[in-house]
Amino acid sequence: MGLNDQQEQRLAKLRALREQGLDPYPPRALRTHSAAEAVARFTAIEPSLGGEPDPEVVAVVGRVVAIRDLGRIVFCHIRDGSGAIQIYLRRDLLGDERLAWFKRFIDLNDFIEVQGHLFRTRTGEISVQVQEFRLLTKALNPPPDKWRGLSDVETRYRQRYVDLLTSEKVRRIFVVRAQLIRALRRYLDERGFLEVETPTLQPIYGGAAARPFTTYYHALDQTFYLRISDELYLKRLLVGGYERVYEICKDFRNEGIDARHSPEFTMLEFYAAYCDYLDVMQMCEEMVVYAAEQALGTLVIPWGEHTVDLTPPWRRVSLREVLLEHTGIDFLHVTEQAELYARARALGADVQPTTVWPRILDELLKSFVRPRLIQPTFVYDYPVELSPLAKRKPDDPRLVERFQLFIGGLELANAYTELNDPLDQLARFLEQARDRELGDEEAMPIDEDFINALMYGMPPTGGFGLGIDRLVMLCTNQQNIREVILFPQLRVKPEMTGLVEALAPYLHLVVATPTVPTISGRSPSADEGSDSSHD
RNA sequence: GGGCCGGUAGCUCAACUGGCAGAGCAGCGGACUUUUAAUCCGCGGGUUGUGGGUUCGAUUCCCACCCGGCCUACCA
Repeated sequence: MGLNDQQEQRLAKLRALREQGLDPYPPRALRTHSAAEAVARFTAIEPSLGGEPDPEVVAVVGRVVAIRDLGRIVFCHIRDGSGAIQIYLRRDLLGDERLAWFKRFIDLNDFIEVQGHLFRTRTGEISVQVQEFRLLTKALNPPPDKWRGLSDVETRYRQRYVDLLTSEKVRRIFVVRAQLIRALRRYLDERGFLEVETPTLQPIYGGAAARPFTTYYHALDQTFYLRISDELYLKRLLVGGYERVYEICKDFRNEGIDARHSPEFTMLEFYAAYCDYLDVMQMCEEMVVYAAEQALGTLVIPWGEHTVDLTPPWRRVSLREVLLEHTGIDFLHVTEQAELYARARALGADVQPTTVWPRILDELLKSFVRPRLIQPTFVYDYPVELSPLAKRKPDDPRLVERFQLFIGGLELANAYTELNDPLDQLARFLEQARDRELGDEEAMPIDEDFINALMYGMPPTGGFGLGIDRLVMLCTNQQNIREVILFPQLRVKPEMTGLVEALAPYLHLVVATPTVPTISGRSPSADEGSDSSHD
């Protein structure tokens, strides 16, 4: 590939800087105000200034994102984590040489530090009148298109750093994501939940139906699996005596990638002793409402062509009713596989004669019901065959106490009154094992140790799982899950970029020419301490 | 896995029926003392995803492959 002309230009500038005895990557910066703080400061004191500039000198830093060179004056925008601010350089303040140097050596994407007085320009923009400036970091790559930014999806995902540095909208997605997670944690922490960490590498996978990623654990000389769920470990903790636990973690399912599925995704699960699924339903509603309020400041969310309103109370409907409503099928009365198959087929569902009864039902739910559940909807009471870890309803053993939450056509959460009867649990596992032998790769393997744990007694418990990525999708109006994952996986490109070879001739430039001896009175040991106990 | 679409300058995109590979931004040089996508003049920049084939001639047509997107399948 080699270097393009712009990279060559910038490397030539880098060389010139070295020859001038300047460090293009100095270790420290001087900053008295962030961009936003500088603007806020000037706004606050402006009425007392009588049109004069701020008499104090401020120091701001940031990436150069725009340069407008008007000859004897130059306007730039620099951006830091708080936002952007305009800087204003004029020859009669800086001198001929300094301004020329700026124009010659400062490029878009470079980081700089400027000192000067805040003022308001004739066109009304609060700006820094630069008296001193300094290069903080030389950028060797130019930014993408000034207006349209980076639009190639593949590049956006492969080089997310470029996507982020280009797009405020993309940066905001991950801020909202963090705010949502923070709020979920706060909600649970404030209600007595203990945050725990359970194994990512598991000798037996369980807690969900999915194909796992497999790895080899050399120290133990055994095959291990990346967790598809943390459910069975969290329940063991309830056996152990904790009443309320939660974990936010990555789960891994070795399955297809599409707009709503990422093989590596983030899940929140919580378990609360002495609660049932109706208690959990209430908490789920409160928690999601709280998170949205904290992250977005509103409960009314644009979602594609729809508007989702999270204002409680949310609709609650049994699976039987909602299937009846959208397909006309009453699954409590269509109990024969052949009949259900015929009915589903008549509706146009993509099912095979061999598709088992519960999977047909699931297909009906996915194809005919879920896409229509735009406003928050709890669907509850599922057939036992679909839910091997949930407790049966006392008055109808064909059903389990389970609900799913649908918003915006997304399956967002799944919860049960947890099965704590070790014998029933074993019976469910055995059923799964039978399906497994019949070729259902996703059916759960038997986890004997989990049965053993239940034999010690797990209190009546409500459990809950929430797809964090999907909640972020909803709250940021993103229709593809990869838009809310910072570094989504893509197939590695086999071709070499040749960057290593292309940059080799420039490696001598890393030898800095010392100019000013270090006069810092601070010693590294005093500065950095030895608080890191890692290793 | 299947179907459809795409990959051209650093970025965003053109290139008709096969006929000199172009524009805007960015870059480089010049002019300009209040700009906001600044403006104006000039200049450079290409392995057209990769490899084959057809042809006097291929970004364009054909084949294979690579990468990606959408749909579909798979996925409680």
